[in-house]
Amino acid sequence: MKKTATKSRGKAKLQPVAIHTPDGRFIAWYSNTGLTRLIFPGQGALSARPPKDNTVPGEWVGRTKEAVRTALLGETPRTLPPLDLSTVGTDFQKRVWQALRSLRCGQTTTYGEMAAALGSPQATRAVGIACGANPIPLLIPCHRVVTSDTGLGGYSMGPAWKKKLLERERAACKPKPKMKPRRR
DNA sequence: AATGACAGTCCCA
DNA sequence: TGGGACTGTCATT
Repeated sequence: MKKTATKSRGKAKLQPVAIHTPDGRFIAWYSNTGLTRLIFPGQGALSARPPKDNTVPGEWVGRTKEAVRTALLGETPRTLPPLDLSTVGTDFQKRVWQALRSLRCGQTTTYGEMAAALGSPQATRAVGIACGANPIPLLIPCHRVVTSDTGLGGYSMGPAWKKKLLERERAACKPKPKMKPRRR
């Protein structure tokens, strides 16, 4: 298979649910198999106020709320809702997203390292594009991938968000219980 | 079918 | 410091 595993015009109708946080109202979109997309506060039409009635399993919503709120504190969510990445993304992009999920709180990597880890050391740019195509930022932690020079890089929700999330994780998580801190 | 643009990075002058 | 090649993907031409 090549790309978007078919649009399967079988209108897999997605349902929006509001996730209220101290940072604003996020919108979680669900298919019948899981969370497909997470919209940040104020991100256009998709962030319109969702209806109160929906058929999304309460456990999914509960887990999503817990995960989003925890991640916004810079901490690690205990559990995630089921994720449905079947309707978007190429094979390469899915591999990138899967690799992202192994990054732990407070841990960063670079686009180049990601590319190398996926066996295409030259495809650093493509990794950046794949990160930008991540439909579930925050929970799939694309903000932990930074550039090799400035240490930040772009972010689909704006670099300010990326910076904020990294700072919170730096404060809330111990990045390296490795050795005693060296001079700096 | 070719081109341009995109959340990068390395190399060479 | 600056330009080019490289990679994956997609909208446009």
